[in-house]
Formats: sequence, structure tokens, C-alpha cells
Amino acid sequence: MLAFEQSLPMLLYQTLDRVLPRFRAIFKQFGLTEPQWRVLRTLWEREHVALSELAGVTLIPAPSLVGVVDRLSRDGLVERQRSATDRRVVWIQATPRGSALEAQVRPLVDQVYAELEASVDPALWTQLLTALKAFNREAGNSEQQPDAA
Amino acid sequence: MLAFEQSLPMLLYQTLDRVLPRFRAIFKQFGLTEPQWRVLRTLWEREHVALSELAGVTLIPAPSLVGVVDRLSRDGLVERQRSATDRRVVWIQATPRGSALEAQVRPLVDQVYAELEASVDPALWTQLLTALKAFNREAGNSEQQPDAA
DNA sequence: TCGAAATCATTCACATGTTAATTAATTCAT
DNA sequence: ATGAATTAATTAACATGTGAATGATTTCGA
Repeated sequence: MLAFEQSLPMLLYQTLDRVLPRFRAIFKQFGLTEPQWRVLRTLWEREHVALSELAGVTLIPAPSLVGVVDRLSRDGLVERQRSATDRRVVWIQATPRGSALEAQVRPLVDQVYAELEASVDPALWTQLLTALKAFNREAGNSEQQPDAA
Repeated sequence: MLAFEQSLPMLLYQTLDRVLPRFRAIFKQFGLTEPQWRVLRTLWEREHVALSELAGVTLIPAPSLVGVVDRLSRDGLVERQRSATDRRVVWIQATPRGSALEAQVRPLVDQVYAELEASVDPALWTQLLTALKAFNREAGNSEQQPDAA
């Protein structure tokens, strides 16, 4: 008799629905989608990143990421480059055009994020972020112990 | 200089990534996807629901929901029926086969949900759900006040 | 009551998510 | 050194998400 709307997954979806549209409105002004933003946001910090690592950082599954990078590449915002030492690896890096976007998009995004934070009780904001981090650390660590001892 | 991985959206995605795979493993046994589960889960409680209302309850946007219902209908789990009083409205209801799934799927889902809850500190679980509910109530109520006074 | 505006479902075009399979390259034990 | 596992990226097939537009109906004000 779990209240469906009050279940953890539905609450998470609901929160995302509250939060994401504000950011997407910004991205749209620059012809970006939210996953594309996540990729660029990462590349602005890391110079060049292997696709598999990029998938891990952005939480975009590799098969999806291939397409995201395809379109970013098509639009001249990122470039692929085969690693010389391990030719299985593909490095992704922002182009000058891709890098230049940071100065335009970041301020707007940071602004909206600040407004979002300001729209709730400070204690609630802290409690929510703290709880999410703790949960992501603790949850479901009950099936990979065979190697621990 | 917001830590990207520690931002609210990324934390929410991370939590979903922790939680959903366990449930999807169950759904797969019955040939269901997670959105399809959400629709059935709703119809088990509500007899028949207009598509637009179903979209609201399941948090599935209407254009997506049309396809979800198409496939559930194709598989004989739900049925469409035009409202007689308002012919714009389409009622969705579970078929006998769709209803029968509840007895098989629900116990497994409830079990996994209970295990998930049990995998973290009880206080953390409460704090997380409480914070999410409060946030969804409070966040971003700063732009629809013109009619309040 | 008639026509403009609103509503509901759907379609369209495109982007992304999900799983399994595939291909090329590398690692590793023998 | 060589062939069986591993690993990285990609492809394939399908389902869903996103935003704008469409078509059929209903509502409502002039």
C-alpha cells in the first residue's frame, strides 16, 4: 500500500521536473540540450577526457554519449581524437567555439542555480543535498562483500 | 565554482541510477518497462483514467504517454475508450490481463523497495523523503504571485 | 448563436535512454 | 609469443523524452 506518488523514485522525478526546465530554458538559447551541457561543463574543467570516463562523470550511458558527442561534434563544439598510446581510447575535447561558450552560459546557469537555492529554506536545501549525498554513498551496499574479507 | 557532481540535478540523477536498475530487473521479467509499470500501477488503483490525468499522475509527458499506451495496448494490457460525454477525452483502463499482473509484480516490487529502505540508516531514509517532499512543495514558488493578493 | 479561445489527444522531428551485440585493440596467463 | 579473456567505443533495435504543431472538440463571451 505504498503511496505511489510518495515513493522515492516518483519524488526524485518530481524534483527533477521542478528543477530542470529552468536550466533547459537557458540551454535552448545556445542551441544546447541538457546532456550536451553536461558534456561541455565537464570538458571546461578537464581539458580532454576519454569517452568512457566522460560517461562516468556525466552519468550519460556510453551508447547515448556516442550520439551526444556526434551532435556536439557536428556543431563544432567538441572534437574526437584517438589516443596514440591505446588506440581503443577516444579523447574528447572542446573546440575553441565549445570553450568560448563557457563565458556565456555559465553565468546564466549559476544565476538560476542560486535563485533555485534561494527559493527554499536554507536548512531544507542543506538537508536535501546532505541526504542525497549520504544516500548515494550508503544505499545498496549489501551485495558486493565477497571480496571484502 | 559549483562542484558539478555535487549539484542538485547530478545528485538526483545519481540517486535514480542507484535505485532504478533493481526495479527494472523485475519489470523485465514481465516484459514491462519502467514507464509502463507506472501506468499500470496507476490503473490498478483508479479503474479508468483520462490520458491527460494519467500523464499528470505518472509524470510522463502526454506525447510520450501516447506511445506508452500504444504499446501497452498492443500487448493487451490496457484499453482506450472515448468518453461519451466529452469526446476529446480518452479513458485508459487495464484489461483483465493487465489487472492480473498486479498480483505477480507488486509483491516483488514491494520487496525490493523494502530492501532498499533497509539498506540505509532509518533516519537518513526519513530525512531524504521528508526533504524531497518539502522541496517539491516549496521550491520555485516565486513567480506565480500576481494572483495571490 | 456564432466565432474566438481553450482543451485534449495526437503527430512530427529530433534527441536521448536501455540492452544486447559487435568490432577493434589490448592484456595476460601460459 | 600466442590465443583466450578484457576493455573501449560503437552499432542496432527499440522505447521514451522534448518542444512545437495539428485536428477535433468544447467552452465562452460578445
